[in-house]
Amino acid sequence: MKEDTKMNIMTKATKLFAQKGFSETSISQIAKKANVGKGTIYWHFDSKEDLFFSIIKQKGKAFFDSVIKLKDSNKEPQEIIHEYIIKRVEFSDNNYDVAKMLINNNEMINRDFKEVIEKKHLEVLKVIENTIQKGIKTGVFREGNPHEYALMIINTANSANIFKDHGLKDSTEKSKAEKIFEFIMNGLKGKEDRNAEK
Amino acid sequence: MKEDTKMNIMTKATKLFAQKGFSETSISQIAKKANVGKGTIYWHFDSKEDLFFSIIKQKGKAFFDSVIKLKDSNKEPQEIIHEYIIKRVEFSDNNYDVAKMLINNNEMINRDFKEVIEKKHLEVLKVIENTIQKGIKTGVFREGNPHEYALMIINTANSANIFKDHGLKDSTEKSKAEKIFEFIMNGLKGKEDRNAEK
Amino acid sequence: MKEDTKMNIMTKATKLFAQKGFSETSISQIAKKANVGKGTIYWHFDSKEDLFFSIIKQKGKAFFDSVIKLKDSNKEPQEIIHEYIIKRVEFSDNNYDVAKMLINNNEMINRDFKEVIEKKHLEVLKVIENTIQKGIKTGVFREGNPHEYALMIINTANSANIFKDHGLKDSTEKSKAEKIFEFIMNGLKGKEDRNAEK
Amino acid sequence: MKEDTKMNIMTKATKLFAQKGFSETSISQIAKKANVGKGTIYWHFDSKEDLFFSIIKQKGKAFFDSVIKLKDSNKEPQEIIHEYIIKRVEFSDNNYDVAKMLINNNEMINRDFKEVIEKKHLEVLKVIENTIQKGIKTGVFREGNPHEYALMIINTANSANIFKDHGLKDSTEKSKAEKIFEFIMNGLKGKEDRNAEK
DNA sequence: AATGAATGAGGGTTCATTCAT
DNA sequence: GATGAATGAACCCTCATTCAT
Repeated sequence: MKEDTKMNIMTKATKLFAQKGFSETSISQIAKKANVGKGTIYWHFDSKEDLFFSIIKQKGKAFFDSVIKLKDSNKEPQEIIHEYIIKRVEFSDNNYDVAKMLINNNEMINRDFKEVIEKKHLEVLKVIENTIQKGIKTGVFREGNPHEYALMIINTANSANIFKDHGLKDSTEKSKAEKIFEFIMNGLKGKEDRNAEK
Repeated sequence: MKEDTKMNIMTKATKLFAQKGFSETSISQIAKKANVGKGTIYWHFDSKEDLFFSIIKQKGKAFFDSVIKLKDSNKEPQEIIHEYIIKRVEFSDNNYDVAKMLINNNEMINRDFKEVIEKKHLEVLKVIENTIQKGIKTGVFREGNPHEYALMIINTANSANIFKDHGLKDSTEKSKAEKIFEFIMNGLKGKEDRNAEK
Repeated sequence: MKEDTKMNIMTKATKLFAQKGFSETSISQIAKKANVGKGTIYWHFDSKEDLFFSIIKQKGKAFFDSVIKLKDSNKEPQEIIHEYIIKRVEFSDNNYDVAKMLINNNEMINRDFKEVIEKKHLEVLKVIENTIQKGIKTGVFREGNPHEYALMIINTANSANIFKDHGLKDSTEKSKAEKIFEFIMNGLKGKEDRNAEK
Repeated sequence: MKEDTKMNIMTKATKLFAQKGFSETSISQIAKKANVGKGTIYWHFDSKEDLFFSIIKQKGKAFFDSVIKLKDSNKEPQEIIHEYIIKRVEFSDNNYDVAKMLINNNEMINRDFKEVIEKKHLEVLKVIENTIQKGIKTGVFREGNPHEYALMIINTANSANIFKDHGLKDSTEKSKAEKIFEFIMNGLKGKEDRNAEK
């Protein structure tokens, strides 16, 4: 089957790109790992960049779409943020390097591709932003600029990648996502201090 | 003057490494940007890697040391966290890509160098951790695992890099650091909700 | 045909290495002479060293093996020395520089390769040495240390390379090999003197 | 003293050229070994080649001149050949690589220099040739072509270089030169055989 | 569809040479 | 006389890409 070969190449390429980055991964290495000739890769993909982008598109689309779909749910704002965190952490767990690529705006990414990604990013941002706006209105979220909050949440959630490296083990009580969510919700400040604030 | 040439190379190299990453930046490009011959770079640095590491070491040391020095201050926990955020944001503002390099464990980084960086990271982590422990004791910080909190704060602060890209403009009222600090302290949850919690 | 390209490269490289030595011959020159791209050389050989060694191995093996095979012949000692000289002269005639490389211990030759060559050299030495020992026993060769004689014969024969440069033209009567053989056998001393010796 | 610096450079350069050859020895290495700046070498010598040739000229001249002087001696032919061998062996012992350079016609040697060397070579050849001619006339040397004999003797003596590598240790009785001389004089053939010849 | 030999632009690096000091 | 920072041509080698099979 045609798709088999293509998928095989993508799978193996993903592993290599994740391990060593785009530049340090060669077509030869991918070909060897995938047990195909170098020419075969060029039959399925226009270029090394095309292969790389195909992977990001494939893996990224699932994540982005699942997040964007949240806007159509009837869930409470807090629940939506919660689910976003879960999805974001899962994405980093399963596609560490793809996630990394999507966050950093590497120069090697060509313009056309960048636009596509940027659009998706903005859609996600909008979902979070709207959610926060709704939450502020209903009083479940603190007053403030929804756009700024959205960016901060996304950025905090983006740190899931690095989070992982620093070995925050999941205790039995709460998962990594749970901890991030709670931190985003409540911050560090103690109750004493909060009471004083009032 | 000798130092002038070396510094010039480092400055221009930093800009290029920041724009395109290590692999995608060539010695020729750096030489051209710095207006020196390719050989001149090799007079001042042993290799491309050496140049790269020299930059990270130079810029990174100042940041790390200034943060580690915080442990000797008599300031209140909240104030220390506050200063850390300020320093971290400044670091990202002034050395965007150096900061990025220090966060990501790129494969190409050699072992010896990695160890040095890791040690610095752990020192910083310890400073934050101890600060939080003290804060929890005095009730200014929420109960919880200081180590986990420290990691989350650092990771959140690490996101300052990405933060910047997404154009969170500094309004007149509060600087970027201020906003991150407040977010870390208070989280997103509204007061209504907090009262309910009690 | 694959072998054609590889052989072509080796042939042209041999000519260049012979003319200018290893260091002074560049891959670009070889590629140009062989009418192939630089990359093609690296498809067929791991490195410039590998190409160089491949040539020596290929050409050297034939010579060494043909000499070592002499030990299994039933020929008289004199005849074996005779044949060795012929083969040695032929080798220098046909592969002047390969022969030169095999004699000189160039510093750049790596250890593993040197060992292989050294072993072959010792095998040849042993063949000559045993032949001389037999000849001394039967009285056809002068008394003396067979090992030392063998070394001297080989070294004298090695001079076939330089011999050639100095233009000792082959007269009608005797070939170059014949003259070397006779010189090795009889030396320079006149008969008068020899009689006196007795 | 000026000469001191120049001589120091030449001495250290000789050692390095001998160890690693012309191409593999760099001006930097020589400068370091001689404890002078790279510029200093270029003050005393026009180029790397010039330094190399200066060394060969200096060391080679002494050898060539001492050999050529033999023609003015009143010694017997045998004695002259004997002294030539001694001088040749000494030259290889003391200036292994200089001797090697003088034998091989490396392409890197420029035309002008080659001519000078070639002339010296021919002068030496003439000395040996004339000596042999005289010896043949007086019957101490075998009949034959003096020119060819001269070349063979020189080439055999040239092998002193390689001779050395193969570790022909000097026994108490005879020095390396003595053995080469005897071999040149008498050859390998046994007395039995010689008697038969008569 | 698939292959892999061939290509050449470009990469990092070395080093003989120059020149201001 | 002496220095060493600076230079750039040339080196070895890699690798994305092509194309005949």
